[in-house]
Amino acid sequence: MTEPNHQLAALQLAIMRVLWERGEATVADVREDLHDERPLAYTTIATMLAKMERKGYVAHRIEGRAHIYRPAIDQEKVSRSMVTDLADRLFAGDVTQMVAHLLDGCDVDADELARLKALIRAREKEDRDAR
Amino acid sequence: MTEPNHQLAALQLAIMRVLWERGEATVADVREDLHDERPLAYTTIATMLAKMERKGYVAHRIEGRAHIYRPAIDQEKVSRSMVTDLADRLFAGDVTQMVAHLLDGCDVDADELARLKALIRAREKEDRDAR
DNA sequence: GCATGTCTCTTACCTTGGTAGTAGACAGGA
DNA sequence: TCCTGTCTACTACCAAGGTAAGAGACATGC
Repeated sequence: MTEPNHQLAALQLAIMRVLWERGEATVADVREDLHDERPLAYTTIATMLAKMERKGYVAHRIEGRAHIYRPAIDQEKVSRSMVTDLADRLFAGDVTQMVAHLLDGCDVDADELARLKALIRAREKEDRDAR
Repeated sequence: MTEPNHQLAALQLAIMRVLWERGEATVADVREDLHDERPLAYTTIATMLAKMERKGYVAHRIEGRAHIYRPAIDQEKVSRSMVTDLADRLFAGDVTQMVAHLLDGCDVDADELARLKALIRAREKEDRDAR
């Protein structure tokens, strides 16, 4: 069960986020969505998408003259592999330490904390049932 | 309070880990420690350390002919900025989602879960006291 | 005194991410 | 018909990470 270990760089991830969210998008769509956080030339996005297609991250179909891109990798899988990879590299897989840093570095409100507790309880229950 | 945002790449992190663990190390030391996971030429490590020194990640003193390197950045700070940066890029800062993936991707035993709960409770208490 | 091994220094090279210009195809309006 | 705007394709370029060979300094054992 060795999933491919996808490590996407910053811009690539940003582009993937747009695709994941929209399902499908043209170059112009992606560009528009990224424009506020990262204003880039049209061709920059196009080039990047082409590179990403070569690596199997995205795929496209053609409609008229336009290429319509869609994600070819699963958001869940990418997230998981990036997160666990970082946990490995940074804390030798020690999840507690990783969470500690998360709580420390981000602003987490009471609401978030409640949700986290629920998450852990759910996991505990799952483990109990599984055994 | 804008800490510098350190983003270390794979090899650089591996080298830093050795330095953080040993406190000080020569090129040969680092090479030896990394050898199993990543067998590299002596000069590769040396070059990398030089590059990292230019960026302020490490520093060295000289003993005889040998350079003895030590970390010049704090492990805590690096961990924090890398973790929160990933959370931002991947989940737009949504810590809950990030933790969910951690729990999902790694094997977490009951012991870990207990520690996580303790962590969250501590954080809640901290928040209550602070307000 | 010389060979050997150990260091650093300098230089080079490749790959990937990121950014973008230019050219060429082509649809639609004036 | 021609202009204008919108697309893709191709090419280029820079920075950084990563990898390493080659040269030269220098102890040290024989």
